[in-house]
Amino acid sequence: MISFFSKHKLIVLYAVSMVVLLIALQVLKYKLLLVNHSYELYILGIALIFTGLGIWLALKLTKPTVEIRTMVVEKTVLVKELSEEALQKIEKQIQQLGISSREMEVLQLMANGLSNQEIADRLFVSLHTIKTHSSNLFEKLDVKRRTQAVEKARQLHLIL
Amino acid sequence: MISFFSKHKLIVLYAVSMVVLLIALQVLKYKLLLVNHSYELYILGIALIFTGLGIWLALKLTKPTVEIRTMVVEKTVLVKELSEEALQKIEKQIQQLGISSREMEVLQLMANGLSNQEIADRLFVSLHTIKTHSSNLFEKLDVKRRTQAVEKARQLHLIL
DNA sequence: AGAAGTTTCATACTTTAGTATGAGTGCTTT
DNA sequence: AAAGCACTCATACTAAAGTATGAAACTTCT
Repeated sequence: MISFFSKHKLIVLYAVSMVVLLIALQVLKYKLLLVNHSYELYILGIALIFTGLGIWLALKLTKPTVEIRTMVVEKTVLVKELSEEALQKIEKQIQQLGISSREMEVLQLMANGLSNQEIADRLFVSLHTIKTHSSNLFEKLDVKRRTQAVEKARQLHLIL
Repeated sequence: MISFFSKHKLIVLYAVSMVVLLIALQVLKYKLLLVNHSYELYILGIALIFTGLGIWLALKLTKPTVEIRTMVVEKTVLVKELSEEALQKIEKQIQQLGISSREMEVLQLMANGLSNQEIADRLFVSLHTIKTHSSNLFEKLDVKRRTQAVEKARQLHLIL
């Protein structure tokens, strides 16, 4: 419906400009006719001008082709066996985020509901170390709290 | 040479057809001139023909304009479709654990990584209330921390 | 109407989590 | 050898989380 309107508009515009041009050329004709072989030039001029008009018209009238790009957002994909491909994707993502292996360990234990002290005990390091790791982890995951970190990691399929 | 031809094929074609048309019209001119007011019709004919040519030329030469529309498709891959039966089981389990609806709300928001203060703000209650709820919740789930609560709730399929 | 449970709010307190900053060790890359 | 990174530990702090206890307002069920 909208394209119909715009088409009409242009056609009217075209008709008007055509009339104007014809009149203008009609006037010019008498002067040019005095010159030798000017009639051919006159026709040529008309041809060129209306070719130009046609081109302009065509460019205006053509609808842009619509290319639809689909962006697929995967929601919850729980697969029993993780494919090699999927694992590589996860690896790549972890690397992109700059998360180290130790930080991943901490993240996993966090997701299991362990406290920092419990994580420290399990990994045989001090509580301070775990705090450092988790702080760095939060920054890399762009979160503020451990619960957020777990949630985000789950969304990114960093952990299952 | 070949590429030159293929590239400028249309222009050459156009030039040729223009010459042909001009000659043809030149011939026709003398016949039409006999008719009254035919000169104007002649000009009109030229105008229309070359407009058509222009349009054709433009359509052939221009690459179609591409409008890109991005469409977001949410692809939900369900592992198991939650049946009515399964939902009833979950309901039953929640009742057995004695978890109230408000506590479930808090649990869900906890799982989303919100802090107690954020939960309080979202539910329009005080921080104290949320602390009470979460404490009661921990006791019912037999856990000590919110991260454990989330993990356990996930295992029990109380949340997805 | 009274009992029971839910929801709400509060105080006071302890514990855990998280930040900022600095620094030492070991391993790898240049 | 020097630079960079991961891992470790530490101090000193602030911010949340969680506990214990009590209580008021409300709904629901008997």
